[in-house]
Amino acid sequence: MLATVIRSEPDRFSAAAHTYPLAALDRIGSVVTARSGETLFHAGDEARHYFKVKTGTVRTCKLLAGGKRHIGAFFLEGDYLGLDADDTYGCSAEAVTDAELIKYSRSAVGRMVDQHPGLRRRLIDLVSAELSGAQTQMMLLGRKTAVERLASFLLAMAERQGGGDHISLPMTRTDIADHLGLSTETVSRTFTEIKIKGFIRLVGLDGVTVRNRAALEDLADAASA
Amino acid sequence: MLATVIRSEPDRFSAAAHTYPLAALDRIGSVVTARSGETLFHAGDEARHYFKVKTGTVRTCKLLAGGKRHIGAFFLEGDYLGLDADDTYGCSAEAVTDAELIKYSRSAVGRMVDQHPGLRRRLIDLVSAELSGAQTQMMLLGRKTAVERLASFLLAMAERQGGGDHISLPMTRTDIADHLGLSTETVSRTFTEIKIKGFIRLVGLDGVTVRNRAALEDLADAASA
DNA sequence: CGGGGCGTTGAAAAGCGTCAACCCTTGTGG
DNA sequence: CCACAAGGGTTGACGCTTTTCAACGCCCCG
Repeated sequence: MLATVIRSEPDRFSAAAHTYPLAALDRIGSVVTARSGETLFHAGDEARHYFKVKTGTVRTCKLLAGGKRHIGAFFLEGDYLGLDADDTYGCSAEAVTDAELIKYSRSAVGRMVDQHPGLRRRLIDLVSAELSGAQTQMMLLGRKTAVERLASFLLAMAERQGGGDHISLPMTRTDIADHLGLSTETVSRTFTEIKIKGFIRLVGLDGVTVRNRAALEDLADAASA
Repeated sequence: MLATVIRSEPDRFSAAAHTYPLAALDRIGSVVTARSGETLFHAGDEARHYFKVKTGTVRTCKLLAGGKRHIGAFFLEGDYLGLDADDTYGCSAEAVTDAELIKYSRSAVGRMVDQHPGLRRRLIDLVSAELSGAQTQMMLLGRKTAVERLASFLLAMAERQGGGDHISLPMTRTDIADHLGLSTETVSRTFTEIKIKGFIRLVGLDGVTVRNRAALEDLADAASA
């Protein structure tokens, strides 16, 4: 729902004749690996590649003069990144965990897309979907309270991880804070608050179990007013 | 800089051989008009068209359950909208002023793009640029203070209106507030604050003159910390 | 002349950030 | 095997920015 959810094959079912499987791109891709914390590319670097996450988690971030950081999105298995960028990347990309990615040369993708109109559509859909996610995230950042933000985030992560009740959160509280426009302390307090209400259970360091999805959805959709 | 600035011809100079003028699309477009406040399309409507603003100003907005509103972007002359949207529009679009737009059928654009690879690149650039703007706006919403937000907004508007010192603001304070994630009162107070510092002058209801651009840029880039 | 929308200003309240202390886990080296 | 340090997470107290509620002024238009 929230945030830049770009799956590798967003529509197993709508793959009509006019489309062309994105997986076909893999032929022109090569695998790269990154250790946790490593930078894949910096904001401002010349944008020569697209990437797809094969395993692990990646974040894109921007820095402000005052040292403040914002994480635009987290990229999980199957998500594409580097789609923004005219000629240079707009955000840095860093591995949240050890990760494997598939790297595609932009020029090769361009040539391939020219040959396969269906692929063009898929690529545009991919960017459009990411834009749509960015708009949802803007709404979250501009108008939601801390509880609403965290509830939205958890539901989105649950959705992206298959829709089950168990959520894995490979990123730190600080990462979550920088993604939701909050401080780590507020993120932590808000986790506790939702936990005390009985809506979630914290499992170890990076696990969350949803115990009352409906209640969480109410929180996410802004009960204020 | 900030926010979804999509010009009709973003690169008069880089129009190399591999590109194809976006203006060529106008052949397949038809003109529509909208009165101030009128809705062009609703969030969730089936997305059948792209639009380009010919005259006037348009806003895209999303609503939250609590009645809270967020304006994703303002579209000025030459800007394209409707680029997000898989099959349905993600945001509603409303005329801020009386406006004329050019409406392009998405399917016709698709066919035309298939015939002209250069046009494909331009279209992808357009969406990528909007995505890049959205990321800048997320940074603003997540991490900037009221003064930083308004200064960033004014500078971006100045840039989009030719880079001169006079800015026209056709939208209301409430619109600006909903775009910057603030209340109208805070927007108003912040205008006053910047005005008292001598960085801008308010001209009538919808005009602003920049009197000290460097100072405004310092404010925008987060002097905090 | 009156009403309504928009903008500004003030005072009080709330939400969140900041500073600080503390806990827990992990990994390292004696 | 244990001690210790470092990083991440939680919690508390306090303060600041922004919101909220309210009143008022302005301008346009009926």
